[in-house]
Amino acid sequence: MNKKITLKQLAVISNFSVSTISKALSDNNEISTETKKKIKEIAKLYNYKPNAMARSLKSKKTKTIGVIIPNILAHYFAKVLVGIEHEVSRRGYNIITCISDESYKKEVKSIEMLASGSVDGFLVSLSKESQIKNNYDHFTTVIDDGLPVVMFDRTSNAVKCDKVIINDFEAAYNATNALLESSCKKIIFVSPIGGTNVGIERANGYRKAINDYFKDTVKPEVFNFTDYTVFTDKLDAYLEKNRPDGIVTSDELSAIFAMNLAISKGYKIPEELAIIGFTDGILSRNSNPPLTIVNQNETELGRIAAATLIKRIEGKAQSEFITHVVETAIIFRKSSKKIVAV
Amino acid sequence: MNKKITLKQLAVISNFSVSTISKALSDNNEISTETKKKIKEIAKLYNYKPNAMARSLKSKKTKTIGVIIPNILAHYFAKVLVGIEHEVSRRGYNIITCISDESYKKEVKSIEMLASGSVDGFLVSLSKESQIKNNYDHFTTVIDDGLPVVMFDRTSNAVKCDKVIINDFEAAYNATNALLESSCKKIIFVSPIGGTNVGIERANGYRKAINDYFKDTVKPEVFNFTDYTVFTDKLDAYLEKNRPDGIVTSDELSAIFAMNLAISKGYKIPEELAIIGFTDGILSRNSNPPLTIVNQNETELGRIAAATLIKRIEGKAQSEFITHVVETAIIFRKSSKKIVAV
DNA sequence: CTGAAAGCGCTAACAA
DNA sequence: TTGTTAGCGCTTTCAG
Repeated sequence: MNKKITLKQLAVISNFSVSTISKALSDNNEISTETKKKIKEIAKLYNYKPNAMARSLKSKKTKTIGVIIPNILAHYFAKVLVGIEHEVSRRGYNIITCISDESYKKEVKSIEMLASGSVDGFLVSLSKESQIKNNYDHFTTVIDDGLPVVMFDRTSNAVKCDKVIINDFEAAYNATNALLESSCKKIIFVSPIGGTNVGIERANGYRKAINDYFKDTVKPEVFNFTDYTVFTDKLDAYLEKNRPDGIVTSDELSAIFAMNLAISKGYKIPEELAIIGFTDGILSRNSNPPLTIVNQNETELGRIAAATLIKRIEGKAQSEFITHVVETAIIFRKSSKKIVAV
Repeated sequence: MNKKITLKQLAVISNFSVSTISKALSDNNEISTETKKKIKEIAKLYNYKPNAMARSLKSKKTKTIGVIIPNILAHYFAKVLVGIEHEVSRRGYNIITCISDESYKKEVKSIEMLASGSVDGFLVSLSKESQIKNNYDHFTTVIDDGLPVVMFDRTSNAVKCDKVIINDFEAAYNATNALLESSCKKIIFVSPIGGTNVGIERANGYRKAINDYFKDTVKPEVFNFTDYTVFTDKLDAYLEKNRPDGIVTSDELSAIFAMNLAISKGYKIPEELAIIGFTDGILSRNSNPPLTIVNQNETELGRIAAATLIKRIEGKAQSEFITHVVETAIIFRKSSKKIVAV
């Protein structure tokens, strides 16, 4: 056990003072080239690494970022995390990751835990529960304390901060339209995230598309759910009684669920039932048939969110908060039909 | 911007000394109940939160753990991470997550970055490149520095530390056997992690099962690959020329790939080709047909790894290193046939 | 060009 | 029971 060496010990060894060594190692030009060289050699020899905590205490910068996401098992968040991690580590930062599990309480606990000097700022996507409770005091508190927050995906207007999102309304509108243009006549919307701003916006985009297309003669049908078993039963019953020919979902997994259920009930995909979901994940690329989806550029979004936060942390951001809207695009695969030229 | 309040400021406000306040807040019984109450009230009023960095500097404990994983997009690691996160946050710790992207260099960089006082220990699953290079000096260095390491899944005998693994050999042996017992006669093994100890062990388990069953009259066939496009071509050609009736894979994704490819080539699953993979992830449960897999209890494994590390950090572990072997079990689904009673 | 000393916010041994 | 003081490891004035 080769305990870490400190500046002080290096001082004894080298016969220089602590401050000289500190300066030498940070290439301060108060120090002669000669001495610098000597000191650097000794430092290398003893494998000196400045203690991160001491440095943080002094500088009030931790070079670490708190990331709070609802659920790492959803491929969407995993991909965003990859983008965040890349950008952050490129810039010499680290991330402390907390999973809120969609719980308000865990979210608050994580924030509080990290807000007392552990991180320089936060990257967060709101938990479902927080959005339903509509309580974001924990965020305004840390922002007041001087810790910047950047929200992505699930955001709230109640919190004044930078945001990185997609245009959920438009994306869902376009997704629905894609099915309409491939001559679907009876399209339903399915969502496990009804309580979130994202879910609400996407549902509205779907509604608008239906209303625009059918001039309000057809009623949009939105299925919100939280429990997959309940959802399966409900959708099963629906498919039994009705013959929808299109499903738009607000995420990836429920699209796969819906598709598998429909297949098991004998629906031909996409001829009798076309499906489009959100997130270009591992599921949609490998389902059978592969799923048509709205690509949200998750990794890019993560990267932008991280860059935005770091800019803010380092004081290089403009004073007004910005909302960055990431482009989306539909990736057509076999779960939907060709679009019919009008 | 309501800058954080410090003990010193609290001292001025309350007319107590810094140390009295510190003791009072930590319920030290040197302090009278009366004073404690007063101080706690003031602290609450001003929303005092002790600075984590200062505390760490003093105590030499950061209450954070460095987690280094090869790839968060593999469902396996995401599930392990969930287990780690749960256990760790239950115990008042945080995790700094680094993704090595299977790169030796990134792994080394992450370790070095965190080893200088940022974390109390490491939880790691080795990158493919490190295993191929067979270079683990970065780990022995930090261990020598007094930072405990717990390795999970991808481990190495060259590093003396606690480990949490499954019995890869046995699990693959059993998986192969399951296909044999369902009367498969020509089983191949497919693996994208050939370079890792895990991949090697699993391949060996497969080989042993084949050799045992056929008394060495049938040659095991192992397909290692790194690139999915190359793999697809290779497997495609193979399926064209040969008629395997069983595939064992060392992971989840390649099983899905293989299955989809086989289906597209007209194979009936499982009648003509049975498939079994590793990891009970989102893919295998939602594929069509659902995939028979070896459940590795990923989340439990993560939990155990975290608990083991924390025990070691807090000095509550026995001096010898332990290797915890997590149970596995085959979950039978539609990609494999019923086992025929002998 | 080099070093002494203060101080980041906290804890804890020692004094009072 | 409370306060004084030293010190964790580092950076950074300010003196020399």
